[in-house]
Amino acid sequence: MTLLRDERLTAEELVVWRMLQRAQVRIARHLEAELLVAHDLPLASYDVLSQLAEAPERRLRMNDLAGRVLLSRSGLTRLIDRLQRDGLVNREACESDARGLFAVLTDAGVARLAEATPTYLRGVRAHFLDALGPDEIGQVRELVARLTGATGAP
Amino acid sequence: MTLLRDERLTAEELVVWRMLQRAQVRIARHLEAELLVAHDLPLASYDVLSQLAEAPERRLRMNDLAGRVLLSRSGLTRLIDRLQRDGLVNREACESDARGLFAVLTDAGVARLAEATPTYLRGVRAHFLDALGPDEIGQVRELVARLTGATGAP
DNA sequence: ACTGTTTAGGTGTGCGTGCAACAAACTAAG
DNA sequence: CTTAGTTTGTTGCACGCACACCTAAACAGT
Repeated sequence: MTLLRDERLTAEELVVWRMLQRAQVRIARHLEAELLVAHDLPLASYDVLSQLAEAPERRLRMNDLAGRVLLSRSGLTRLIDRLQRDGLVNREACESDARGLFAVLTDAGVARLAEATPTYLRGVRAHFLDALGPDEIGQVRELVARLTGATGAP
Repeated sequence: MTLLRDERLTAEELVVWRMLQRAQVRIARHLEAELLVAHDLPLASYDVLSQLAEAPERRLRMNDLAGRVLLSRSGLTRLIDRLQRDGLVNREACESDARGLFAVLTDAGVARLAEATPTYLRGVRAHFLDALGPDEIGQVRELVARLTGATGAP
């Protein structure tokens, strides 16, 4: 009977997981669509730009950056290629390690990020946060902290 | 000063959103990897199979199915192509509407789903639920219900 | 120094997806 | 019945990603 209870519990939890997954995908799509029409900037690019903006000296090693934006190294290579082509990011060599490269946010990149950020924040607020009470945000963050701690790095 | 508080709140909320996003992506990847190595079944395929299994008569119109698995119609067309090639799903015409097609789960599809489901459930449990207390699951579900209600269909 | 191992980043290739355009079938108005 | 408009599913195309492999540089032990 504990077996039965466990299975019923699993079915219940399963629904939660699926809902969360669907909600996440939907929100991300709304966000990407809005960023795309308003600033011609994919969500992944926005992520990279904002990660760089928060980093010291606006620069990050390719590998570190790939980890932060949850992208494969090869995927990041191409993404940085595009951003560099658009003048938003530059590659700069690392002095202490000749095989290292920094992705550096350019002034144009800063400007573009600043331009897109209101859209991004408005989107997050509209699609995600306005559905939550302020206290629930704390709960979610705590919850997610456990998630990230429990899963570890892939 | 209210302005200041709002901005700080936004920064706080932003962190939550990002963490949730990252956690979601990571968990989905773990799940997909496990399904792939154990049953050679991508996560999207598993989603389709389980949606069909839950549907009456194990069949769903392409359009409906596309909506449920959060895929574009064209994307679903190709995915069903693959599943049909593997014998897990069949296409059947709709009598009342000659331009409609049903995706129908085959017996092999049922078997494959049954085979993969333990892996899936174990994965969800390991990566998602074990990090949560049982009461938090209720909170999350309630929360996600608001999210899906607030965003509506894309 | 010298050879084997590890790490950083980039390239070739294949896969899966969405968008736009399309053909077929339903629907509605005349 | 005819014609215009809508809906359903598929196809051409391009894009973005990951995997496997490759080169160059750093590091380790002898």
